[in-house]
Amino acid sequence: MARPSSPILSREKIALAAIEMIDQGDELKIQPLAKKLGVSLSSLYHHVDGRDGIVHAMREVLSSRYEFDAPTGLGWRDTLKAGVHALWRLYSDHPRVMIHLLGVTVDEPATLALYESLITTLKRAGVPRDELLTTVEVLDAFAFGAALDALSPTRIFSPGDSRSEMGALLDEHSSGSARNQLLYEKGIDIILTGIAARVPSK
Amino acid sequence: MARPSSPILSREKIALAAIEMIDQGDELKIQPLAKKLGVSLSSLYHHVDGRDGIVHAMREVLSSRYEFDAPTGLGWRDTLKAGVHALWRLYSDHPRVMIHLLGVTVDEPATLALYESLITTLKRAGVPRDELLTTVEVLDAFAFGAALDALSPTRIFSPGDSRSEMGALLDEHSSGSARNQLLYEKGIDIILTGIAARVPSK
DNA sequence: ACCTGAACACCGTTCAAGT
DNA sequence: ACCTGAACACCGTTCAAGT
Repeated sequence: MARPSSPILSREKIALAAIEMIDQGDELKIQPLAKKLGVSLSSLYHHVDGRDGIVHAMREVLSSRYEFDAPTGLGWRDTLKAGVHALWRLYSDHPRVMIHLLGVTVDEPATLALYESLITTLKRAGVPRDELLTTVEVLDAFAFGAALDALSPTRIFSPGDSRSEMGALLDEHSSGSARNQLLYEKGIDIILTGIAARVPSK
Repeated sequence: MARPSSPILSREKIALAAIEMIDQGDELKIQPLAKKLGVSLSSLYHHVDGRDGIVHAMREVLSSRYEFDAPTGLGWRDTLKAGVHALWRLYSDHPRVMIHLLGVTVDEPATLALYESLITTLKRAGVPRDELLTTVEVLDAFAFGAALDALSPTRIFSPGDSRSEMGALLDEHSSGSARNQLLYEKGIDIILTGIAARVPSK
């Protein structure tokens, strides 16, 4: 087979396969990626511009899959919570992919719309104009850090020493994705409470 | 030269050179690392167990260089702030290195002592026992996320469109490391306020 | 336009040789 | 114990050939 009647590959197919690979914990390698897609190595280069091209394709695919519809009729707290939750889903569904996207500039309309929505809601909450962007960055940094936390096997680790204070606490502590989910929920509650407390209450 | 009278290399020297390389934005590659150290490729393998060994050596070096002495005589808020700041310095001085350390389990005494100190302070603040660890994880996740934020060229980016709300805000926004520092300070204030507000006041 | 196989340059790791 | 050069396997990218 040389040129097939209809294309086997596409940017999106390549990106999705790459995302799947990385989510599994494998490195992003071209040879296994081609094998996974059932084509030869060099075929990929007709659709994406090498390794970097694949990274960009992953960004495009993900930002289109995580579009956000801001809910209406809710208070600012619940609206903000929904917005940050949309970011959190994107990050925590694909923490390993996010690492590859760290250097890539965000200019997808869908993602920008989400940030705009967060800003609008913070304005509604009464956050001063010159603190709006920084506050969004705080929310984003927390969601991102919380998502990456899931990659640490056990972030805090003391081997079986349950006589120490921390050892005892660890014994009672949740683990795995339950632990990670709890951390996110708790953090968002703390941050929203913090934002509310620093704003003139209505 | 075969065996020199005193060793040229050591785990620490290799780790420090690797950290410097990664901080500069380069990939961790063995060939340039050997060149930087003035030795041949294969010499490295007498001191560290390949690439993974270098990663572990970097962890060891960094956790010993960022020891934390808890201040005394301060209120819980300032004490907590100092502890998280120690974490933040470690993360934000070497954000790129941190990415490599994500999979590596933390068991260095210095780092564990820092976490213990945070727990003690939160207890003093009145945080319930079953929320202590999760709250530490929240602080850690934020510090980590804020540090990685520095790697994004411009996290939120809309090209020159200063008629839009976000465009106008961006024009007035700080940038570079000033922006990143501001985000950390703001986030810590919000989170500390949030923790204080959720605890029975004295 | 789109796929293939072969060729090329590069990088991590191992190993026998040397002191 | 500690450094070296050579050998080996692997991976990303390019390119001429095929439809």
